Amino acid sequence: MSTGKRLAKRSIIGTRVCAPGEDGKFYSGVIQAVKTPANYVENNNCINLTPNTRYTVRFDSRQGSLGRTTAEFRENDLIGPGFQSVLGVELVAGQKCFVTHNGREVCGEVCKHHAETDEVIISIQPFGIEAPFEVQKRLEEVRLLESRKSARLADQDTDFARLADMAGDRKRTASHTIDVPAPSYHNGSRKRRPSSSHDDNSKDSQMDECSAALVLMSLSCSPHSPNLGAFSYPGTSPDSSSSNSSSPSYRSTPSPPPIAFSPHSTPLSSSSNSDEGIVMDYYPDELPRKKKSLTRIVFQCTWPSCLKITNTCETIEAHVRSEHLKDQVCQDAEEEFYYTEVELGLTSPPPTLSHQDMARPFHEDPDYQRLLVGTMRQTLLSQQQLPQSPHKLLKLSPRPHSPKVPLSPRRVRGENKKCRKVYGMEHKEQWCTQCKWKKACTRFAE
DNA sequence: ATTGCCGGGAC
DNA sequence: GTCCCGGCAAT
Repeated sequence: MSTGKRLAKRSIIGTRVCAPGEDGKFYSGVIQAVKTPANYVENNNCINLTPNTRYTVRFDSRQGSLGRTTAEFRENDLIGPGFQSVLGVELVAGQKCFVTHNGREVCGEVCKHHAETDEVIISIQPFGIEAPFEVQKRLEEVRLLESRKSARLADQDTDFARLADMAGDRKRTASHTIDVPAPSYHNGSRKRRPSSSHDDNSKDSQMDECSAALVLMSLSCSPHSPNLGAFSYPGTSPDSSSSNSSSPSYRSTPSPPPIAFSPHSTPLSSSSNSDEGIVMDYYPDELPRKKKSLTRIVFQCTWPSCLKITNTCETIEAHVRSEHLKDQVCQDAEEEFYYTEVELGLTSPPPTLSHQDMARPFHEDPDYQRLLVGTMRQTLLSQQQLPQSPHKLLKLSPRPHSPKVPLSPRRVRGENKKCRKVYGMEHKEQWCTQCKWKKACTRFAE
């Protein structure tokens, strides 16, 4: 035990993992203690990852763990960030798991895992609907840990409370997932000498339990992060400007259905088969530039193949609720996840595909998205002072002909998952080539 | 301080 | 073309 000893800076206590139960299924829990063999006690490097390290896992009681509430495991037994990935295991029938289905995370049970192909048949029991259905997913799409919930639900989640509480006086926790490069990479180095600034000590990182948990949550699944649905601005609705916004400016949502962000009935052949949403990067300095444009915000339903547009968010919420969510048990105002704000001023044709990223649909063009967000935001910011005049709607065109606008300045730091985060340094071999080369990640690319 | 990744060099 | 990495920008 680590009694009295200073905990390694990158202690993993508090990390959520899955550990095998006696029935072969994995159950989720939290690392409660780490026991390091004597000769590793003076472990001042970052992690206690030795083959002999034992991890005490406290199972989430609710998920049942065959009577045990805690048990000890070796590193190799555990699945989770910093430990094994699902890729190495064979899931047994009945294994509880999480997958992204229709853009949102759902909980299911493994029916069959075809080890040869690593395809997994998962039975999903939709909440409030009787018949479970089965989906086939690839093993790497299957998660044993729940990734995240709507912010609203997350608030009620006791896991965090537990994390924090268990950490007690320990201030550091960790997340393996964010491990910083181990200084092992110059073994077969091709060229350049390692810079002297490459100091091992620079590896220390600290996180408190909450951030660690947040990171964990956002890492494992997050469909591509802040999608349009996740953007919500205070007082967005013209007629609710006085209601002083209870909505946070950023909300991590369960992924909404593939966003059909088509300001115009654009062909949106569902951007991809993955759970990737639209990335909203933008340039803050575009705000002043476009400050004067007059546009108007409407609210568009993002339910697949529904293009309903309304003027107020109340209306669109009502629409979503009554039209799309009526069959579902949705106590938590999920309709918010199914609409997005659209700036009518953008209804002119999308930017041309004449350059850059020819491969991707225009609506995934980061530049275009930047514009969307930039203009959405600035509009919202200025909405109070500006009259809404439909006559000027077309003033703003996505690609002003001014050649001054840098079309592709340095790529905005992506908010997506990154191989480094997802696989960690331990599994660098699983990184996409680009990540290995310190290039822009392509696996979780926008 | 850390991370993402561009730009450019070495092969 | 692949691979690597210094160094900058964003966080």
